[in-house]
Amino acid sequence: MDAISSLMLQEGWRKGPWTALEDRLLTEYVQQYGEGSWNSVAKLTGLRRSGKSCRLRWVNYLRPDLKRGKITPDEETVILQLHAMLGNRWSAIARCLPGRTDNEIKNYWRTHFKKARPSRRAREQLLHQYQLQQQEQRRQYLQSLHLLHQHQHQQQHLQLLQQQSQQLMMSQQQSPPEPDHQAAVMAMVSNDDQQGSPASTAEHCTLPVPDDDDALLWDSLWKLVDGDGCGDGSSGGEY
DNA sequence: AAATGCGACAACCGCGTTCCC
DNA sequence: TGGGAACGCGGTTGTCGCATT
Repeated sequence: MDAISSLMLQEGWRKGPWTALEDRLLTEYVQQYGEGSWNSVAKLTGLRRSGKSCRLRWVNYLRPDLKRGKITPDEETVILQLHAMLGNRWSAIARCLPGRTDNEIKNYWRTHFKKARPSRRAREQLLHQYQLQQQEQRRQYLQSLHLLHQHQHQQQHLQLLQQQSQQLMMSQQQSPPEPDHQAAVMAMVSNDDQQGSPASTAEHCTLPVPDDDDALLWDSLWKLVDGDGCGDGSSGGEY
């Protein structure tokens, strides 16, 4: 125990499991002042807990958006895939599983998978599975880009036709087509442009979406997998 | 029924990073 | 720009409940 911790205990700071009253005080504090400034919780609520402890309790247990209950098979698959890719970057993994905390995922991993380390073949399969997913994502993205270009091309063609008909009508002393329609179509295109981007559908997830340059990254990953199996497993430390 | 083992999860600790003065 | 405070992260430990012996 360090000097600060022992000093805090001497001054009556609590440690260990949280009581219902402490939870209520902390929840009320966050409702009133928002998240952050954890060190001021004790001053403002009378709670005898360190800011660090308060933050942890809120983030891992009291936050209203937390998902309760068991990890689902789908979530387990995501955890396995991301861990195969990212290693023990629990917070990064947690960001891709809304409602789950890094602590929860870390505990789950250690309980379920730490001892039974997946075989090298299994890990290769997981990586391969993820790679296929990314390829499919990229294919869909390129397809949507292609469709968008087609759409824009059609719009240009339409505009050209409209211009030509307009010129024709002007030459014939007639009124031009309604500009509202044209504006509406253009608005649709620009709207599609914003909504159609795959990147916008995964804002909460900070995983990199592979691009052409990611071949290098994957090369490195495969090398890691290959290199991993040559030793006795003692290099990892985690397992 | 008591002792023991073990899984699950909450909480703590140390350290690195970021922020602010 | 340097230093301290605050924050965030990953590793570790503690505790509880259930199953097994």
